[in-house]
Amino acid sequence: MRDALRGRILDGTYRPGDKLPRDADLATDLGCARATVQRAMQDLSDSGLIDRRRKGGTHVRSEPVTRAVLDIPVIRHEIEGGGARYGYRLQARRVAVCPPDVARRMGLAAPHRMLRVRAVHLADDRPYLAEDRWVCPRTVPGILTLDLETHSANEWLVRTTPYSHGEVAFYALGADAPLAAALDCAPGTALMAIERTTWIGAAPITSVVSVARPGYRLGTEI
Amino acid sequence: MRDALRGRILDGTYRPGDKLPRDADLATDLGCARATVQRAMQDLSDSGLIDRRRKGGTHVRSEPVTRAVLDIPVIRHEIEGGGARYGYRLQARRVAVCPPDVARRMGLAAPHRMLRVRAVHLADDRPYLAEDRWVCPRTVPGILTLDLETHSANEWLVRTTPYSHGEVAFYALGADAPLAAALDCAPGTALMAIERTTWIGAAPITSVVSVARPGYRLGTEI
DNA sequence: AAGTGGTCTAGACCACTGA
DNA sequence: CAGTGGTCTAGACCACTTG
Repeated sequence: MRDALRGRILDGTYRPGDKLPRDADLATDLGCARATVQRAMQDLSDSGLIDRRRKGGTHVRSEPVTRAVLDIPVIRHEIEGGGARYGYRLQARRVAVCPPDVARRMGLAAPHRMLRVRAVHLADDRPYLAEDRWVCPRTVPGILTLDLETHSANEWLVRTTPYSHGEVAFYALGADAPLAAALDCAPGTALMAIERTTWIGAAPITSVVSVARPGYRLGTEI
Repeated sequence: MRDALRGRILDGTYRPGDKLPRDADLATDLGCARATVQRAMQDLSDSGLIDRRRKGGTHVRSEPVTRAVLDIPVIRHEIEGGGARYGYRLQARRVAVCPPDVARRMGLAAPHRMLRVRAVHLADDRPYLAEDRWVCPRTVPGILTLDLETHSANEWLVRTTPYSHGEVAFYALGADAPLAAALDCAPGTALMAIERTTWIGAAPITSVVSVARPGYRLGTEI
């Protein structure tokens, strides 16, 4: 039923920009309940094919987008899932005032004392991902007493600190000297960076830039 | 109601790995209808927080993932949405047998004659994105007679050729000489590449590698 | 084979928002 | 303020999958 509706849009019955009948009418046409149409429409809306607005009605998107859902697993699981042995090396841990760009990412008006953690995740003893993380101890006091030699901040946070929302960005980055050393590659090598910042309510939790080893790909089906 | 349920999982009532009561019981507990629980659970499942299996029940994911939904707009809209003037330059168009890696991406057993199109998209006359595209004329014959000087293959395809599924991948890439020339940057500059392949049913439509200008970021909220 | 989630119906009310 | 989508209920049946 839902698939029938989806087909009706994809097969060209309705064209980009077209307005669709209201749910109730579509339900009558198709001989099904309104809730069914509603659910089908919700799906299509989630996939980015249509736009729905109360009172405005439902329209086929005239500017279609490719919507990709990316799963970014906990790094240990990604490495072990690839059949490699996971390792972790703490490189630096210190409390410091964060630079302005980190404060901006976190939505703070002014720089702030935070815990900075730099670490490298290893797959079969070879560098896989270098992370440079700032954690806000005002939001997550427990991080200050955690033994970061043995516990990855990454995993401790996901296990203990739920977040309400966050931002993710992907970009390419040329390896500078410290990154090249951490990832065991030539300076200037093109690397993929994932930047993530999370909050619980209005309180920032952490902001991290993770840089993957050369050749890393992030992929999914659409 | 849905939010109440979501809260119940996020607030630590249920822990990673825990099994949740069946929908019907939760509905009784919360004093709501089973359909409501079902919808809430569906949401949580979509966000990657829980795993649901018929007969197996519902579990809080023990290996949480960060699930990011990325919208990749049609490039012209992205450029115009940024307030810049859109431009397009065709660089090459020829029919040729595709290399083995392109055939592999498309799921073809053997290389195949296809149309190759290389083009650059411009924002305010400056290079924004370079695309190297292979189109399968067996699936999309119309592409052979299209005037690619004036029409971007990108837009023509999204307007005329629906796809049933596809694959997308992101990775970093150092600029080789032709790319550096196309994007007006130094050779070796780290660039972000988006590789996309689409099919209609079992028939491959197109496979494209798009490389964005230096500094390009792809971001979203989670 | 039984237990669980997935989908559907028919009906109601609510919430947002565009004319 | 009226029209549309969003959410909810109470009940039914189906489909998958695991023990």
